[in-house]
Amino acid sequence: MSKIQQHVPFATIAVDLVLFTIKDSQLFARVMNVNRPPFFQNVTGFPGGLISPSETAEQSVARICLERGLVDSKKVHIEQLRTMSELERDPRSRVLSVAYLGLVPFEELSEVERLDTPETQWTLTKNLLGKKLAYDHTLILTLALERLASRLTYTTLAKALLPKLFTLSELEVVYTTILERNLDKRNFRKKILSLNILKATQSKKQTGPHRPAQLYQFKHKEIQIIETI
Amino acid sequence: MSKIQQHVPFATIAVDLVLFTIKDSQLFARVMNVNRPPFFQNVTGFPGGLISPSETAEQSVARICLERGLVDSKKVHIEQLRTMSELERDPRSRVLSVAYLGLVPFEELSEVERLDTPETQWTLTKNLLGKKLAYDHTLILTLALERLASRLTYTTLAKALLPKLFTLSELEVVYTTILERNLDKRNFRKKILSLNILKATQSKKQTGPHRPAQLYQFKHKEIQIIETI
DNA sequence: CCAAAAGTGTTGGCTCTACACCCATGT
DNA sequence: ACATGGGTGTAGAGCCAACACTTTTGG
Repeated sequence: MSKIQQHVPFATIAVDLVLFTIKDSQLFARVMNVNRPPFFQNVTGFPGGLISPSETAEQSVARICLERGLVDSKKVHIEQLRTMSELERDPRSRVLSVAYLGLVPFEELSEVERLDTPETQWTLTKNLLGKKLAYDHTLILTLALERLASRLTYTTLAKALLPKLFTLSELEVVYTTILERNLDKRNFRKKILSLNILKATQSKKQTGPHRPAQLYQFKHKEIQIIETI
Repeated sequence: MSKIQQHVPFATIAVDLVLFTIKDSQLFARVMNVNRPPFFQNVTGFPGGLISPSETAEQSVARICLERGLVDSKKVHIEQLRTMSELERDPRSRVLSVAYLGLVPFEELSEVERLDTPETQWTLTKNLLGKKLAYDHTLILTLALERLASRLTYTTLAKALLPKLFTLSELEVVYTTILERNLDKRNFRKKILSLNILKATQSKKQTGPHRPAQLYQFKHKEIQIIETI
């Protein structure tokens, strides 16, 4: 309770996090149950919370990832989306929220982090779009999806959704899943390799009754601007 | 003084505005003198202020434009840049700031709005880059310039820096000024016209001892996504 | 030997770039 | 008549999209 008290002076600023991952060629987001009667009763929403006076907005997102048991924040790539400041976005009181886009490779999640619990679940993004969400979270989701698709085409953002080593087919799945269109396999490989952002490794990945795939990694640790998919 | 009191409950959230215009093929920003001893004594910074509890961040920017006598906010195109939340960005107390990018056509400014006063001036952007600015305004300026150049290449953002009717040469100046490189006149015209976003008007513009130029306007009122300059 | 995904080249069309001169006007 | 910016076309290079078969492996 003393922790909550500590937050009160800053009660007007929150963060919200749209955390995406890709599993089985489908885009999932981590959602929570929001229970704030009388306005929101068991409604779906994104994880979030108040910024404390002693942390930046980015640190606040990291803390919330930890406190809610969502995911170890070191695994997550986070970027700011937009600050939402509509007067009535929270019907109880005036709350501004800095919305964040988060990406995590499903392969790097621990057993626990992959699990759905009564409080929080991995949900198919397309199922969220048809649903009423808490606060202005439908708008935030739309912004997140637009930003994700857009940044994917001119940065190496795909890195944040893949394990350290990955095959070109896995990389292609990231693109086809998010851009929602099929890409020509040969053209995709030529294009990606010509960008000179990947390094072939010694290892191969054997996943079924077929030829094993070459494993690659990104040359640079940071996400870079490229031209262009 | 009662107005300031009214702001206190929201003292932790401010807005800052980087307002650009183009004049004589050069990019200018509207700056103010910041006087907050002991930390900032007569330092240059961007206009800003606290968000009031009864307004959105966007409305706050519009109000500040008005109150500071910067510009009639109806003429300005405004987009959110990023929310700055570093703990020490304001050395006096914890202040988060939602930074905005604003664009206004110099031609549409009134006489008064064009004027420099002791409080506020139009300053060449390149002169600001070498200078120490208040708060984290150097970072905000860098973000604003990056965003401006980037959005110029895939949207019709140039519209926000031009009068309703303009010549293709004037449009080209917007691009060359912001992108800081020369464009081939013939290729530029072919490209722009092929995008089918402009409408030739009946009017011409006569500006000197040479052939008058055709005046164009944008077909759509809103700024759109295009592919690509 | 069958099923399944990995891996690989070529061609035609389109787009982009580079480049130089005539036009309409005011002085 | 001259100085000034407005306005226009073409050719070569490079890039992109469309397309199908062989390879390697496990079962």
